[in-house]
Amino acid sequence: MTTIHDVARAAGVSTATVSRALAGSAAVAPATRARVHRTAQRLGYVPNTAARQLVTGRGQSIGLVLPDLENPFYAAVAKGVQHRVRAAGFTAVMADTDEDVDTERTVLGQLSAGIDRLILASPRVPDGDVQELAARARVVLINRQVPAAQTPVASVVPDNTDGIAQALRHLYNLGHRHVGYAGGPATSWSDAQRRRAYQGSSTPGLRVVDLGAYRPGQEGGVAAADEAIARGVSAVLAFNDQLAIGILGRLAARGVPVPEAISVVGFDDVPVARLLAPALTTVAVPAQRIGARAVDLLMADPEPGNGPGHSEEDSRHDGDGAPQVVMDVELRVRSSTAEPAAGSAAASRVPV
Amino acid sequence: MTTIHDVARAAGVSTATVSRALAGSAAVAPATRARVHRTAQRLGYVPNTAARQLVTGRGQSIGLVLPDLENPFYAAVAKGVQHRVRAAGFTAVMADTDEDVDTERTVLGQLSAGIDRLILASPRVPDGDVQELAARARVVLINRQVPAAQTPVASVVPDNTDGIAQALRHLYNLGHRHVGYAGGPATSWSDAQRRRAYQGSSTPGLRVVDLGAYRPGQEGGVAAADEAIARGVSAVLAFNDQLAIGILGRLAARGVPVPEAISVVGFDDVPVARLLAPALTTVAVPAQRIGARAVDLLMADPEPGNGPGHSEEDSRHDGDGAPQVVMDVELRVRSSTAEPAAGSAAASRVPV
DNA sequence: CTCCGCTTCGCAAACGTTTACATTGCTTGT
DNA sequence: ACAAGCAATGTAAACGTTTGCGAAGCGGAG
Repeated sequence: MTTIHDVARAAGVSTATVSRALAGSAAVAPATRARVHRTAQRLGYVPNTAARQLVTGRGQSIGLVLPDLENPFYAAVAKGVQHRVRAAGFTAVMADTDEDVDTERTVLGQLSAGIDRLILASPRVPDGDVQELAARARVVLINRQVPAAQTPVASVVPDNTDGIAQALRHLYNLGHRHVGYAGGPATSWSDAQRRRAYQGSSTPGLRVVDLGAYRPGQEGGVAAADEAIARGVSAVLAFNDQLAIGILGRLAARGVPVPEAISVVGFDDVPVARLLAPALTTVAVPAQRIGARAVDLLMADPEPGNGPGHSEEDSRHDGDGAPQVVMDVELRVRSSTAEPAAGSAAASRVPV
Repeated sequence: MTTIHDVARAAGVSTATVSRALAGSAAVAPATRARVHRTAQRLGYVPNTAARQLVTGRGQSIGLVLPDLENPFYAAVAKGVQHRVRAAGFTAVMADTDEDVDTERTVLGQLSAGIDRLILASPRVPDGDVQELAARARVVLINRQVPAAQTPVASVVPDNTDGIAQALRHLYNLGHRHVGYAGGPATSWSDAQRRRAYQGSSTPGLRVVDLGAYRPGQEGGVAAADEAIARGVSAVLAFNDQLAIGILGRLAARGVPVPEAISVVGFDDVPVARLLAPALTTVAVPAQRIGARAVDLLMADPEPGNGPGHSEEDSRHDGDGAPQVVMDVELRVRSSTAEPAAGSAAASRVPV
């Protein structure tokens, strides 16, 4: 491996000059800068990241912690993150926690040594842990916000409230009056916010019942579907698409026609959603863009007033200036929702 | 941050002793070793990876390069890799190349500086590049093998030949005599091997035609489906599930019933395959285990004769000893395949 | 001509580890 | 009892880079 010394010797300058010339920013004569660049190129010099990190303290990599890579939503987030990170000349180290709090805590411990920039997607650890972590490293949250403490934590989340509202309105307009919410893990911030969303926006005549908390995988869908049938709802709103897909599968297995007997709405709009039978009506969340945006926040210079100002998203700076980005979502109506059957028990049983 | 010096001072020993005690392997008195461990624990000492890497030369992270994280197959591979890597106390840096050769080459250049262990999933760069890379770093291939050169390259691949054979036999037994193969990218080693598989095993009376090469995403499926219809095949075997899913979608859109008019078989068995309508018949590939196995190969001490010997897989060591692991695959028969319609043109048109 | 200020560059320290080699003290064989 | 060897630990160099500080060169102002 050719080192900075080799380049220095070949270019007839000192290592300091090479370092500065390559960094570009420092004051070095244009002539020498060009010469250094040429020789570095010629010798195929590539700086040793370990040495650089050792002296500067900052590494060139960001950490991405997410609960489940096999969930297409997080895969998309990861992809978005990955692209933006590479564009910035950085490298992304990824950790899958399997939706497990302890694993997550362990992983955070391992990563926070050595890495000073982290993106946490749907972290399950308590607020305190996140804030403590944010004190030591730059942290951006995805799918979660934590109350501003000494060190406010930046975040980017989908507009859960609006997403639930859109889904509910759609269902209501179709004629549904008795809807079940199949929730995600109790420790999930997203789930809590979505619950609050349907509790808050009480449409007169619309009853939304809690179907329980389920693991946000396809397996969780079977119990949720059974519960929905038992409770006699005419439509079910699922915490995410994975759960909705599981529900669809279970419903089909039990011979319950969708959307004739029960309508199903998901959340996320993963790529397969539109290829299912029936195609899943769901709230589209721009997963890749969320990932990319999180990287922007992580890389942004904390000092200057405001960034270039992404127009589309609502980037509210609270107090000390940790941006809380909220991304727009959009309901994609497909064929898993329809008017409830005219004489359906579920539709008629509800009190006016 | 507490350094090794802090620990040394607190424990009343030198930094060398601390280093040795923590490494465990060296000869240090049991008493002092315990004392060092305790104080390190108490001070919350965690070694600086940059410093360690600088002196040892070896980093604690492995690189994973894959073509598309949004393809559930690779997501699963990534998950498997991730777990095993973390279990080994390492960290995984991930790079998504978007199925693009140039991006891949760039990424490899960036990663190979700084990282000396790489896992390449379905790499698209020519053999030469891979071999050159293998000379500088430890490399394990997934879904590809390269001819043994000066530096043989380890690999782990699914049993493509057997997978295609199983799928074809299934189709043949069902009564299909005219099958189309919807291929993946021409630069894909897997595709080439699968093509060779159906060309090699010529069953009398079974005709397999090439439907062309497609991008292995769901979009690619529409053209492939159209081609299949135009060619009048009674069944189509897709390069992978993504393509098969796209084909299913296009067939449904054009009103062609599956499996009544055309049977469809995929490859990979991604999680959604069994939840599609109709549920996809496909060749199951143990993606997570492939990832995990690749890590094992990467970490394995190259010196000793043989590892503990994973029983189930055929780990053939060729010549110089770069293991070429072939993982068993298994056809999952679901409802996207059936006997061809009795009087179907496709079934009868074929010459005996 | 002298002195000052600016540009451009080199010197050398520092970052936190690992590890070859030196050192110490103790056991053991004779 | 003494040398030799071994076990346990300390000393210090080295890894490749960044960066504060000082030195040199040079032009212009007084």
